[in-house]
Amino acid sequence: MKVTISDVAKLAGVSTATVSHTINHTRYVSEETRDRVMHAIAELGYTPDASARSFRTGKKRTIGFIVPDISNKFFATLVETLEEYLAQRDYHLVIANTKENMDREETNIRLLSAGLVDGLLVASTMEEFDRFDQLIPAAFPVVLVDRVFPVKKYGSVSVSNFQPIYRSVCRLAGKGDRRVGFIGGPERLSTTQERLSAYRQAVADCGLADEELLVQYGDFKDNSTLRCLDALLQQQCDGLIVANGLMATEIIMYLQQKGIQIGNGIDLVSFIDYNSSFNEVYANAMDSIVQPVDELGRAAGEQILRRIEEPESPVVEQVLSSTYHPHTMPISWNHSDR
Amino acid sequence: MKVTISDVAKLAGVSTATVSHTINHTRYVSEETRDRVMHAIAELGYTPDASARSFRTGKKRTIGFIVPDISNKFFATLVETLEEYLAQRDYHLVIANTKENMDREETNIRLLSAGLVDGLLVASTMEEFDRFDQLIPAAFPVVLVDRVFPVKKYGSVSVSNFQPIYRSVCRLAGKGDRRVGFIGGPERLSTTQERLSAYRQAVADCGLADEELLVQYGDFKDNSTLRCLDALLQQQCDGLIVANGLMATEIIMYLQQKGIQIGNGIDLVSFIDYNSSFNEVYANAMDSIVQPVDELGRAAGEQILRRIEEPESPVVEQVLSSTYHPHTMPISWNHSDR
DNA sequence: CTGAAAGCGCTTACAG
DNA sequence: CTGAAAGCGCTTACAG
Repeated sequence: MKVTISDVAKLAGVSTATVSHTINHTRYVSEETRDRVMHAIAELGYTPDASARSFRTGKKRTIGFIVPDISNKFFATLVETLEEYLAQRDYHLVIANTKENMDREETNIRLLSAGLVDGLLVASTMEEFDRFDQLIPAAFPVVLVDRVFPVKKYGSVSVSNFQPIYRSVCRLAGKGDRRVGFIGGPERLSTTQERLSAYRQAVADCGLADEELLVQYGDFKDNSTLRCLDALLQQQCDGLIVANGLMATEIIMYLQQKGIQIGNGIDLVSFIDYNSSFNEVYANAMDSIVQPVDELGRAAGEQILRRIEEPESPVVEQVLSSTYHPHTMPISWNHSDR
Repeated sequence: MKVTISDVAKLAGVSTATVSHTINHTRYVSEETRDRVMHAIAELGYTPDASARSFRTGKKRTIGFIVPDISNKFFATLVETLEEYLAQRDYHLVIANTKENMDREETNIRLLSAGLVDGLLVASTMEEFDRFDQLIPAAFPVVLVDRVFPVKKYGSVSVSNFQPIYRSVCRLAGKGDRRVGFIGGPERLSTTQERLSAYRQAVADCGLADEELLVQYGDFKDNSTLRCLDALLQQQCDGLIVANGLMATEIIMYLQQKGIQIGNGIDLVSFIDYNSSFNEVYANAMDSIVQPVDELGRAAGEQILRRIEEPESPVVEQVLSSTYHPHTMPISWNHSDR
């Protein structure tokens, strides 16, 4: 049957304490004893039981990540960098997909925080802080990722897109556009809110058309992206801010399909998911905003491990910045920039 | 401190056995006793410790998934459907990303099978079966996903693309193409092999140009996709089979960039990732092959749970089929199909 | 330099 | 209808 530490101890003629210590290098063991133990381990093909170990120590070396949509490239990449960061430090990653559904988020937070993971990373789809807050057991390590709450109780790592969006709108204005439309994700998300407020401020500052119908929210479902686009085209937009990487691909395809030329028929500023081939191909036709997903993943990993290993360390609210890539400009207005 | 089952038992004035049984509905408990227990639980805010429970029962209710590349839409979607299937059955999903690296796969299989999960789903990047086989502890539940080995020791769920590819090549031939190029993923993968053999067989049967240079392998790194495409364009291909969803987007973008029109300058047959907007937009210009990712995820979940819950059940090798979507044809050759 | 033994928080025969 | 108690496989003070 299963080989346990006692079997090893017996075969090596030592105590289980000694076996444990030689495996974990946790106290001095004479060379001779160590050899005997190692041989016994090899002979029996012993592997310490991770389950027993984590039960005993209370440490699972596992982090949970509550994601709104794994198949969204942004989150998929986040999962990837996070997994890499954690694996290097001998931590595992459990993921739970909420599909932007609050009830699923609730269930998952409950399940994972009940002794399954040492800490939780959450990109919450919740609207009210209180509902979220109630789910978290006292002193349980939690770090918010990408999406934050107004109340700053938990540590967080997020991305600010204010400056890039503000600037991109100004540039469209400088180029002569008067009606700039905005397409964002679900209105309730902090990310959407911040992006929208940057847009609004720039629109006001630059004296652009400021109409309710120039702002459209997608919900990632059905063909909401196409609906948003059509609504804005009907508004005779000459510029478009696509404030969401998931929708970017679709918008570009639809524009193409409709025979509207990017950078000519309409000016486009769009979030672009890291590593996307769009990046290179459309670099000359549109402005892009790229979020630092890799840094986001690393920072999130770093913060959650710190909360776990040093519970008393201060709660930090970390904000990274996206980078703005104006497209390669025609010589004629090369000067207007910077 | 932590509230345990004993605290609840004490407060309710019953034994821990009774508390355990009322929680798990595992033997009859009188209504009165049950009430007392439930109240005690509520009063103390007790949550059973998942770690202790799984240690005791030996069941973790967790499945591990070894993925070659999470940020690849195909696998991301697979993870998504899998997570959903498992969550419905109260199982969790741990993922490990190997980045197509055999050493990372080895490490991850070792770690996860050492008591962290009840079973393992693997989309292996390994070439030799033996190396893989050695890593799996005796009788440990394993199901291969998407990629299989010639030796049929483990259960598997994979997708056959033979028929769709064969047929698509024939249709290109029927349309008059003579030089059809093939772009696939890494040569060592079983999926690439199968796709290639369908291509080769069709090329031979239809009497198309059969040249080594018409077959190109990408490795998902650097700009290998562009290199493949350029190599094939240099071969004067009039048709192109892109046998990998990841490369499809790039190929389309590059062709567009080069000003080569799909369906006119070159005929394209391409794998398309499920849910991609390409699907709709290019439906009229190219043939597409869509893999049943959702079914794949469900079938994988089903099989691994069966292996865990009924270890003696027969090892099955499940093969799903992709669907072939010929593009909407010009009337002129509406007859040649079927 | 090493061992005997308690104990982490549950579940589950066994007994009544 | 319920309880007393063993035990899952480790780690870790405590003791020598």
